[in-house]
Amino acid sequence: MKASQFILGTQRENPADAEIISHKMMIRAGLVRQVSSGIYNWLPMGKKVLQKVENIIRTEMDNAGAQEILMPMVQPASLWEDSGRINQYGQELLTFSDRHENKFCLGPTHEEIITDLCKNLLTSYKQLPITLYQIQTKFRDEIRPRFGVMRSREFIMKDAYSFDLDKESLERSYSNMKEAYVRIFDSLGLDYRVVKADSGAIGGSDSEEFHVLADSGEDLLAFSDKSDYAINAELLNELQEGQDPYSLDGKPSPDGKGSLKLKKGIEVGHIFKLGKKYSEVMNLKIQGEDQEVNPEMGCYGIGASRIVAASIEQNHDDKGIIWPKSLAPFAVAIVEVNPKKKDDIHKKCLEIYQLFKDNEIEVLWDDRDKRPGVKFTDMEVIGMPLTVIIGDRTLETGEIEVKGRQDEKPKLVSHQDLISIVKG
RNA sequence: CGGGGCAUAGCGCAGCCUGGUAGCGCACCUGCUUUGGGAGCAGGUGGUCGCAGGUUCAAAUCCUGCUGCCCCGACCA
Repeated sequence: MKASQFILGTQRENPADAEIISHKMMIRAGLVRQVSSGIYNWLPMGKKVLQKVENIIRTEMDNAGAQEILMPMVQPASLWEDSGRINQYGQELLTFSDRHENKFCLGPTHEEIITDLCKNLLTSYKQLPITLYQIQTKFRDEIRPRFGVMRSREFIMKDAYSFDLDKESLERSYSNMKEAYVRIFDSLGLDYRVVKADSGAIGGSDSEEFHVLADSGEDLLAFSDKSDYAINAELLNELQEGQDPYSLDGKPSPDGKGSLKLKKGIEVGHIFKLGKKYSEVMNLKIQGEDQEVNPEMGCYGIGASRIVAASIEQNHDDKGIIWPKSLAPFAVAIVEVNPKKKDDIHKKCLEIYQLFKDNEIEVLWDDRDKRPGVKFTDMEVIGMPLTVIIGDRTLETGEIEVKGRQDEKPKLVSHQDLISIVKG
């Protein structure tokens, strides 16, 4: 892709209404633009990153044997009456009527729809265990949206739902998903933790959250320094009646091993053992060997759009975003420096650009008629992992300047090593 | 929903107190000179001053109402 034809949308100044780093960076790097409170446009650069996140999730879901589907964003309110959640969910559920005065809502989650779907999709225990998932837009009418796409009203989520004949099988499906989650967050290159959590409005017996560690996180997590005990401090607080959660720092761990350490986290994933909560109330029955049973369900969410912001919270400097390799919108940039000095500069760029494309490397060639400094700063705020610099200085030497996002100065590499360096 | 703040060009802001019909920087367009870290000069495009009503000869400016956005709190995958 040539930068002259790409809608970069970078901005020099921080937006006045952004508070946290990731929000500022996402605006300045041209990833998103706000439409309304908690509602965003994703620009080409942001969409590329979002797609990377989605594809990592998709790959691991498929590897784990889950099957991708797509459910509607608009859901009949009657299903929410069936599950009894229409009142429990409250005003966060955005409802409206169609021209026939039928009530609908914008889906904040899909337990009702999937359970309803499975009532006629699943007919025999021989189809179990099964896990279905989707990557889709959710809408939750947050009381106070904030921090850019971090707490938005409309967001992209992967949600998966498992169906099992009995509790033992649910345990296997659940840990299968948990392992997939570990692979996903490893691939995303994030520093994260898994903690025990409150199952909240989704319900069920047991749940665990995946948190990206960051000081700007809205959740407080408690860890034992001697064991792998880890819990959302909210939950701990309930156990130990109304005390300031920060006062727990250094207290003995509830599991009796070591003492508690506190860290802030951004919740990016949440997995639940739902049990029969929805299958019973919505009367989902599957023919078993001898009798009909309500299947044991699990559900598994990952906030795809939130991960983009969380990654930036964790990986940035004062110049801009620092993408892990797996999320970078492009693998490498070519900065063309003062091509008017010599015709060969542009020719060299074209040659290297073609070389990258032939090797299926995602490349952004900054061929804009701009001064070098503008191009360098833009590539930095965008978080380009590598930048190849082509100018008259090194044109004759046969060597090529390559600068890593966090390097002070470019390194000289030989032409034939270029591909392996970018791929490595 | 309670408390606080803001709303003027794509972005960041001044002007408002003390009414006279809108300005600065960046961005954008044209030309020339420049060019290895956000260039200079010259010219130019772009604004229902959030909306509605009121006061006034005259409102971005004063008054009233409304809306939107941001922050703190309660809430939340």
